[in-house]
Amino acid sequence: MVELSAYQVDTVFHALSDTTRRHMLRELALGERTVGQLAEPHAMSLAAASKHIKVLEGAGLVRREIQGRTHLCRLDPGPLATAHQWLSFYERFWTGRLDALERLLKEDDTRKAAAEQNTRLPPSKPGNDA
Amino acid sequence: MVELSAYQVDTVFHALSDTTRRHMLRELALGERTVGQLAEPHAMSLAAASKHIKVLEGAGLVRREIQGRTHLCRLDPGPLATAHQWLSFYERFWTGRLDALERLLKEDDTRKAAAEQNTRLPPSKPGNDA
DNA sequence: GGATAATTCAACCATGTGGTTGAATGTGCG
DNA sequence: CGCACATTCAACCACATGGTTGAATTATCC
Repeated sequence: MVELSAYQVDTVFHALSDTTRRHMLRELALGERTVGQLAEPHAMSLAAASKHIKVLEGAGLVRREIQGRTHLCRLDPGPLATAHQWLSFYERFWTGRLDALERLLKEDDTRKAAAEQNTRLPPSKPGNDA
Repeated sequence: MVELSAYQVDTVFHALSDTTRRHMLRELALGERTVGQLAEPHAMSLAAASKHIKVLEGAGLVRREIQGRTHLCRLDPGPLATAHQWLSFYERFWTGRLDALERLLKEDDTRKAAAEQNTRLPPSKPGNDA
């Protein structure tokens, strides 16, 4: 639940935007894996898989422990929690739950203001991006 | 909560991996906006902003309604819900909640199998990727 | 020490991304 | 009609991405 910068959110979502990397994460959810083990199921060179792992590492999603000549990887769920939390902001939209205040803000204030005078809205109300 | 293909998950997470686009989403959470309104706060050309909006549209996050010469955009939270749900699979990791069965599976089965015989684990147990 | 195993590094390539600019498209307005 | 507005299109550019291959690095085993 650590607060992440916009840049860090970029890297996390980018890391998640690739099937191979998501697959590796699910693998790591089952337990620690070496680079070779993570690479094996994917039809690509070890070097390519290694790069993917580095992307995950760069996003803070994977921690690596070097043990002799093998590198043990394990999942770090922290950034996933942050991403999850980030998405939660929009939960009320898909659940349709808007309380009275929000409905007022949205339909009365915002919509009319935007329509009538092309107003720029109050600078970035909720969760300042990141 | 619609089930998305792996490719669609790719596009949703990719759409979310850019600060400009996340900013636009938050703007759209406040209400409908035209392309020009979405573009305005960002230091880039209209054409560039238009491309960003098209990425969001391609990910299914934005629906566009053409009204005369202006294009009205509104948020479609469906894919966000799916992404949120996707991340929920990992919730137990950051909450630390592992029930007995899972702990058994993880520490006994998986870890030993991997260590002893470099086994490939049961083919992709949870949520088949997408 | 020397072979082999696990992984990375470096160079390279094709393609995608995010931005630019200038012209095109289509709509509204006097 | 003719101009101005909202938006896209097309061509272009710099740089990132995802992949390759072959050599380098480091550790283990005999």
